[in-house]
Amino acid sequence: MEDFAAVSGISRPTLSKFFNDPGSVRVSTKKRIEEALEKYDYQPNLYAINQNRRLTKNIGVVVPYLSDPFFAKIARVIEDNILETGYKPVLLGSHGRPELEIENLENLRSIKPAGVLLAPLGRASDRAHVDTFCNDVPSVLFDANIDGIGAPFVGSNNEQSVGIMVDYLCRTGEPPTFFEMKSPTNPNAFKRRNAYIASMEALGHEPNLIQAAGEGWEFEEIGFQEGRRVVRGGKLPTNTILCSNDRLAIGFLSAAFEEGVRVGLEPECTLRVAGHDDHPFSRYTCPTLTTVSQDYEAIAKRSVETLFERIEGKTTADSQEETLFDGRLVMRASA
Amino acid sequence: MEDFAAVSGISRPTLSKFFNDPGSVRVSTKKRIEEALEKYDYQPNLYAINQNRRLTKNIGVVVPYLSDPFFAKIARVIEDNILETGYKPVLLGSHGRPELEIENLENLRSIKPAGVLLAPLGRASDRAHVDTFCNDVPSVLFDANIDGIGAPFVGSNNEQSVGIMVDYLCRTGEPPTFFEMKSPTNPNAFKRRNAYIASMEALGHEPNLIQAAGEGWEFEEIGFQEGRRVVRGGKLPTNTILCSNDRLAIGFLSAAFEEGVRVGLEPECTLRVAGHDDHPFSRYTCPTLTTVSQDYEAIAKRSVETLFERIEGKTTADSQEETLFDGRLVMRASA
DNA sequence: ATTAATTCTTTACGCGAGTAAAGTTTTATA
DNA sequence: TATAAAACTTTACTCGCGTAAAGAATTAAT
Repeated sequence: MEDFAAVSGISRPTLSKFFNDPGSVRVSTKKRIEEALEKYDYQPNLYAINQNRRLTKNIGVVVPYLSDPFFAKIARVIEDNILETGYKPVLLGSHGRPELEIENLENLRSIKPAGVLLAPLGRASDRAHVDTFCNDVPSVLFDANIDGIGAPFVGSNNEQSVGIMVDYLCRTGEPPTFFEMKSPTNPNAFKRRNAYIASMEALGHEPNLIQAAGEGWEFEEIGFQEGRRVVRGGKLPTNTILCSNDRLAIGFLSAAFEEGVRVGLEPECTLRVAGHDDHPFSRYTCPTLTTVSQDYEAIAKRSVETLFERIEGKTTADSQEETLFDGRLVMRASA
Repeated sequence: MEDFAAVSGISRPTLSKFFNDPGSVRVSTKKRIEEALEKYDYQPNLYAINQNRRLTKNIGVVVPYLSDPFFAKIARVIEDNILETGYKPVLLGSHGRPELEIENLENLRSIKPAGVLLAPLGRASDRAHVDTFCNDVPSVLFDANIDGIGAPFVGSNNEQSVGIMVDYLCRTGEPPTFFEMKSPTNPNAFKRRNAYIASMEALGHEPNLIQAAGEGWEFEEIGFQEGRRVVRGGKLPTNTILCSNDRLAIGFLSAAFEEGVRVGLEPECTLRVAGHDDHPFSRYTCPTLTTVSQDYEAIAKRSVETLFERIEGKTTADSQEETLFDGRLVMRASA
């Protein structure tokens, strides 16, 4: 940088200022620097920069599973939102493992990020560890909330989204039976279960739950196995299934197909199946999956905004507000 | 670190050595350090460390699309392999955009990584830029090769994998028609096309190509649209379709289902569809997709090994060897 | 026990920036 | 045009660690 200062005819401190925020220098000097930059193509050393900065311009983004298209999608939108602010997103996936989630957070710590956006594993997360982390580093939780953590939360309004789906299903056919995992890892699952029960009761129907055994994140497989069992058993309370999420529904549909059960709205169909999330693949299932779309854009945008409010100290650390976005019914062929 | 040296009773240079490679100090001192570490939990500053190291312990991994389950899968396996070596993987996705691919590489440069594993976009990649990068930084290409780049390549043996699939299909029914994109971004697509043609001719059959219009990485949609057109048109050369990749096949199957065309091996089916890659979702399509599995583990492992050979200077920079792994036929219900 | 080979400690400098302070030049305001 | 404000230059120190060199302490080999 010393050398570049010499050849460009601009003092090193000014250059330093420029690289931190190009807008903080006079337009004329900014132009001179940019011209010199073209000519000598110098690039400040990332490590030296960050060594002396209290906070870097990095923002960590941690999700449970990077290979889950749902998280991949929301992570991508969040990435875009962060880039627009001039910060650099650092994506990390926890592969569904609590140890890795913690390790990711610790690694982020050593990067001294300006803030962190965390979609926690949920039930499996090390609550205490996440909590201390959120107290040390400006953080915002998204997708899944952990109660009692000192960080704002941005996510979907499961009451509303499950509500409109139950409404829709009841209006157009038999009331749905809820298909879920017995002991879900994801906190949203519990909210959806409760929302289902509440909606059903509000409409004067009796709630029915089918709870699949199985742990982990292999939702399609669990949906498939339990779906096959259920379809074979043939003793469904109603002819309509509402799955707790699309991945379960994808497995369920696959099982139904294999068992020769026709799913959909056509007269010859004996079953209706709906999902939740508008998973990228739900557009291509057979039949295409009726589901509730989460407002990815809004969630991503608000998460980033909320994080920057925390970073800039506009909100107090203990303000634990919760922002929920409504879902949108996506009507397709399966229900 | 100075402070930690004081309280732990070990000199700073020795500590420095320890953190670089815990095995490089005497076991007795290693133990003493670890005990002190428990007690005072000190963590060296990442930026200060890397500022003075010529090469960091980071390894960049760049793939075209992190949200594509195929890349997510192979990236994950590669991650594991890197972690085993004590290095730190840094995952980056290019979102299918050549500018972002270049930006990712430039960002990696400023991180001074020990090496980079790159799955290039392919045809869209900025060949010259990638080439200079590979000359500056020890790199290995995987998944997709770019001819004339000075870096080793590790990938699938498309000749073999398409070959066994064509063999299988011809042996068990009508010879396949090849379904692909007219102008694919991915270099593998060309190899598969040629492999298909060669295999068909070797078996004495006439090759037939269906080439879908459309650009970009929305393969399912392209497969769906063109699949519907083809199925509706009804003038297929044979009753068997071999798709250039699983994502096209997933779209195709969805279209076939919607059009009421039964796909599979059962007597009532009028069409067979096969794919390529053993995409994570191919297990759950309707019917389940017969495909060729790439040897993810082997490709990941060898990629990492090859990279370390380059890093350690065992291979010359211009050695441009190519390692290909055979695919494995995965017989399911669709063909 | 003696010698040689390892491993540590001490001391000291370097990396590439951030940043503070004081003085100088440029630009905006009156 | 005078004056104040803003932006810049100079100088100098800091950050936290890598690393080299020389000598002291420990361990292994004879």
